[in-house]
Amino acid sequence: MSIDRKIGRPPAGPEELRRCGILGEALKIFARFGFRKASMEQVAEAARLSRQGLYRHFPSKEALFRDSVLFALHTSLSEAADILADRSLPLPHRVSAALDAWVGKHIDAVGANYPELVEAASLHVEPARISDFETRLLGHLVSALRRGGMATVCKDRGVTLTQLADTLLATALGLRSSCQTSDEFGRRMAVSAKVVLGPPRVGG
Amino acid sequence: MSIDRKIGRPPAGPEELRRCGILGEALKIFARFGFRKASMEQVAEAARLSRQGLYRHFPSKEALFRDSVLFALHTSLSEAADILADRSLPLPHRVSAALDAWVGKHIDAVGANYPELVEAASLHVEPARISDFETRLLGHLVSALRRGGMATVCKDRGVTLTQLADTLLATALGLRSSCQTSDEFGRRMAVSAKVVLGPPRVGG
DNA sequence: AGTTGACAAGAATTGCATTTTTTGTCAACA
DNA sequence: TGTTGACAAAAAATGCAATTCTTGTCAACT
Repeated sequence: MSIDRKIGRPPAGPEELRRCGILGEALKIFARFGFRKASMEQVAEAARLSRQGLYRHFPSKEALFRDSVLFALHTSLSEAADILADRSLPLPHRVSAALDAWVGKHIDAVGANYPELVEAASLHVEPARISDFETRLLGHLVSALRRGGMATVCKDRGVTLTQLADTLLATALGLRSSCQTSDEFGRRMAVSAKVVLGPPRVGG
Repeated sequence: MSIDRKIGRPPAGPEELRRCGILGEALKIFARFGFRKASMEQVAEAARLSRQGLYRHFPSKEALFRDSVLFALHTSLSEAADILADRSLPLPHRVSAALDAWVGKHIDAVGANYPELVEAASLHVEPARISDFETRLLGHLVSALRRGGMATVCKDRGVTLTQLADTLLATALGLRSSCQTSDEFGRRMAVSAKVVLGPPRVGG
């Protein structure tokens, strides 16, 4: 649950919690105003800090943004992975909830800033690090689908588990662009998961 | 194959063909440069016409754009409908080819102008007319799925044919946003169709 | 670890004037 | 149906100066 050392930091201590608190606030500000229009002042205020205090934690706006994006990816991935691993829920529920955590949850906060944020992210965050998160999400998806008995279904349909996971992710991306709210996304994603995976089966 | 009277014009004559020729050229120009940066001069040149000659066919740039969009929607819908109706092909092939006609084919030409064009379309074309085309596409999709024997599959999965069609369309939208070329879209859409519909069956 | 105040350099915004391009409509003509 | 040439009005692009905002970094202090 604590920030990975994958991101390159020591095990969680009190300063680490503070850092994450700041990143969470930064994320809200960046989501609401976009990268350019968000100011260090706004982030500092939201994190109950002076602007100069914020610079004690992050050396520049770019670094703050980069770490915010990685934090968001990490958080969403963790949440999605946890959901996918929870075998007490039927598979289609897990899949739609996981994709909701991965894309749906951000729709409301990000709104129209989405293009600018994607642009800024691809500009200020090493693309390989972003695609690494996507790869890992697909890995968790594939594992859950396999454990959920989808291997036989895939065999019936003549496709691989990876192709099934790719399709589910593509569907989620499509729904994001055609849904106005996170709520609408959640409902439609649940339907699409059932369409692709079949009805919820107990122990599935 | 000729332009419908749905769009509000008399049966196809020579002038109608000329009109469609112009609309086809206009479409290419709008796709390549976007609505604002495309000029009547450019369209006229592409259609081998003087600018003033172009105004004999379309009273304004806005009208030209509107009719171009409707023409594109009409053409794509006709093509998709024709493909979906061709029972000599297996259902998944028909579905992926139809969605390719509906969204994939435009990826290369439109490229980065997509947001501006969508904006302009929603601004200059009555939204109801656009969504009407989408509704009709979904109708054709549902019909093809039903005739292809997907009703029993849907019953197995506990979903409706409409939900299946919605999901396929959402997947196509998702692939468009994550594919760089029409070609890549076509390949991945074919895979996703197999994922959702199962393997091609003869007579399916 | 944090505060405040101050500061230079850079970025973004604003306002305004200028120039160029484009639109839409003429008339004269084939 | 089409052409050309011409035209006013609107729109878009360009340039520039003034100004305001923001970043990043001080030092001094708690």
